[in-house]
Amino acid sequence: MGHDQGQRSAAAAEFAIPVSQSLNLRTTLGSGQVFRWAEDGGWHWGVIGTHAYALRQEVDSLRVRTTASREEGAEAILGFLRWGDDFDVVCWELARDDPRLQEAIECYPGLRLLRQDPWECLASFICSQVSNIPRISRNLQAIAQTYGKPVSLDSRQLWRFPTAGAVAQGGADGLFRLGLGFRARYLAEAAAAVSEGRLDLMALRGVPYTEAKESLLTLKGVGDKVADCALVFSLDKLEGFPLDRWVRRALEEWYGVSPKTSYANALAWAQERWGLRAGYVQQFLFHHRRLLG
DNA sequence: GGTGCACCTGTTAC
DNA sequence: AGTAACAGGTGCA
Repeated sequence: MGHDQGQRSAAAAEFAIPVSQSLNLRTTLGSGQVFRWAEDGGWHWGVIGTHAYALRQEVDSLRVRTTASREEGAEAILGFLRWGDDFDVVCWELARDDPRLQEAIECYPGLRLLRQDPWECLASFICSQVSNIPRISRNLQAIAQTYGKPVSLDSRQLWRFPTAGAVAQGGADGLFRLGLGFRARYLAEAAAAVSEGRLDLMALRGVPYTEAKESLLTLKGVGDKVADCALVFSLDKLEGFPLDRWVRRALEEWYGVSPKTSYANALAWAQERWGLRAGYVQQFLFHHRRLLG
């Protein structure tokens, strides 16, 4: 690790991981959980932690090229894809008594939740508010190229997401110049809180949902929805239920939930119904409803 | 606790 | 072409 500054093109490790449960990499990486992965020539390019990865889905395996060692790379990918979740059982249970959900699940087999780096995930969803996926991707890439470090894989240059400290140093002005608009001061504030240790994101993985959410909500610019995204997509709180326009529409149209139901009540309703699988349900509802237009 | 509005700035819809 | 509504929300009166 330490000596690799990512400036030069290190020899890539290549290996395959056998795939024995449902996985659709394209759907998963394109489902709006992450914003900096790109597909090119059948390979998905991205950064996990400090290393670059190219992933290609084959019939019964996942082919991997990475700047990491084989061991470190395999562990990072299996963590990222939540390989420990028995995804097929989750889907079977969800679809069993729910025709709507059964339909959504059948439309997108292999759509998995990811387990992201908490800081990049929080930053991503702070950027996401009242925005759209192309712009979010542009903003995050600009942040990575301005404050992050490059890492090369197979003569392709990718960018690590910068530390909270690096983002904090650039400040709100720096982020505003990158086109974040009113989100700039929110992200700068979050970066400061994280880099100064006022908010210990990693520690939130070991804390109950409600308590972890309270911590996130102390940040200006982080409300219920952004907090739930960080909780589900990076902090192992699968009972979270990010409620955005699309999911709200799905709840209204498919479950008769009144449009004026408060966030708190809709969340309680979803958690009552789906419990620790609420996060997975949200992802299927979001993806399905969004693609319907 | 709820309601209504402003907020940066690309896209998209007429 | 020009203009307005809208976009993975949130803070504040």
